[in-house]
Order: sequence, then C-alpha cells, then structure tokens
Amino acid sequence: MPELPEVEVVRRSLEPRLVGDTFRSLTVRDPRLREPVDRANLERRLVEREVLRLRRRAKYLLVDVAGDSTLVIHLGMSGRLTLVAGEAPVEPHEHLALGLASGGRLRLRDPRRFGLAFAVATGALAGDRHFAHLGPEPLDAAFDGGALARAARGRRGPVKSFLMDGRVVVGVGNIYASEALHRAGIHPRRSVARIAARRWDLLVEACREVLSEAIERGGTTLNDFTNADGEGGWFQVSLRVYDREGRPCPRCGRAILRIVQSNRSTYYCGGCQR
DNA sequence: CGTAGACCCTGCGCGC
DNA sequence: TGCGCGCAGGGTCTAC
Repeated sequence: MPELPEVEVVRRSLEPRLVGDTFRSLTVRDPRLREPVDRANLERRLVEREVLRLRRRAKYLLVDVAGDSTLVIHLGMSGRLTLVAGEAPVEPHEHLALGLASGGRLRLRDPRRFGLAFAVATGALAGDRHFAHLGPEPLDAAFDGGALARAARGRRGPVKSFLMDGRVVVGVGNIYASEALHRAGIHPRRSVARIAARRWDLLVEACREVLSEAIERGGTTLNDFTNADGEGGWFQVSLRVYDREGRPCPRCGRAILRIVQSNRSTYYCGGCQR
C-alpha cells in the first residue's frame, strides 16, 4: 500500500499529535509480522518514554523517544497506523497498540503481515541491517541525474526495476515508478544501459514532482490507505497511467498499456514513452 | 557479481 | 448466492 508519499503523509499527520506525549503501555495482540514482534524489547525501549520526533527513511517511519531509542515501523502492503481513542474497540488484525499518556492509542493493523515493528538504539539505526544498504532519498538534493547515471553504470535490465531498487533510490514503489516514467517519457522496459544523461535528469525531476505532489494531496488511496487520522488521500485522481489500462493517455490520448515486470504490473503509454 | 522470479499473507472483486 | 481465480501499494531469498 504505502510508498514514500503515503509514509510521509502518515508521519506528518502523526507528528503534531505524538511529539511530547509519552508511551504508557504496550499491547501485542499478534506478533506475526514479517519478522516476529519482540514484545519485551519494544516494552523496554518505549514504555514510559516521551516521544521526541518523527522521521522517515525510505518507507520506514521512525519514532524517536527519550533515552536513545527509536521505534521503527514499516507498513508493508496493507499496514495502517492510526491514532485512536484509548478505549476504541480492538479491530481485526490489530497487531500492536501503544497506549499514550494523553489517553490515545497508536494502533498498527496489517492484514497481510508484510509490515514490521521493532525498536533499536537511535544511534545504531544507520548500521541496522534494514537501513545499511539503502540508497539516497529522492527528495534530497544529493539525488540528481548524475547519481542515477553512476548507479546505472555497468548495470543492465529495465529502468522500471532499477527505479524500484532501494539501493539505487528509496521510496519509489510500483505506483510512482510507473507515474515517474510516464512523466519523463521513458519506456519502462528501456535498458538502463541505453539512457542518456539528459534523460536521467528528466527522470529525477519526474520522481521529485510526482512524489511531492502525492504528499501534498495526502497520498494515493486506491483501496484502504489512510493517514493517522483515518482520512484517505486524493492523489489517485491525479494518476496518469497507474491502474488505468485501456484508458486514454492524458498527454497523447492513446490507450494505456499494462505489462508485467518482475511479477508487478507496469502501466505506460506506448505513444509518448520511448 | 547482477538480475529475474518465486514467495511470504490476507482480502477483495470479478466471472462463471 | 457461492466459489475459484487473479490480483494487490513491499521486501527478501533463491536460482540462474
């Protein structure tokens, strides 16, 4: 479900309501996520700690608390992180809940269980195995056409898979990879070995644009994505190709095509993507 | 080494 | 109405 914009939207909606509050309790109802939830470690690192700040790295949400600990949450495909009233009824697939001093409850639901929740020392985050190999943030200034071109050197394969490789750039998932390539006019199957410098620049700009616009619009709600307040986003109405097979390309009017790459659907326009 | 594909899991929408 | 199938926003492991 969530790519970079959706995680960022959750972060922004959560931040003003969480910072300054204190975790008072932890309930793990179902530890079965992508990696088993370590209840004791979460309890030790989080309970009775004040929330200092919320950050995001790639598609991971980071909640720093007092005492040099960080709660790391990944939403996988179907994870939803919401802040509800403390007495709100438990919902299906509510894996864990953190009670807050203010009376609220931070709830993580994840039907498909591809998500993650764990806690580590804040200072050890960068070296953690989940983060050590990650590439640059697409919205950082350090990410530019040159960075992409260097990453592509000596590599083969289609540009769409390349764009979704977290070692190259983080946060670009299946929706926004298709959208960015359409905006840049690049065919998703084009080999990374056959992309000129100028087109890498265009692609970087397209990524920045589409990700920023999606954040502004509250993310893409195709099915069930919501921010921490349970509100959906609106960027789905601005999607130009994703999930629009057979409908007209907004630029040239030709029918949008769907192909499968690495077992994931790719949408593109055969007319204006080369 | 890099890349392509399978796989983890549940829910939903569709066609029959 | 009910059932089976295909598909879904991510990441990782294996086989080549």
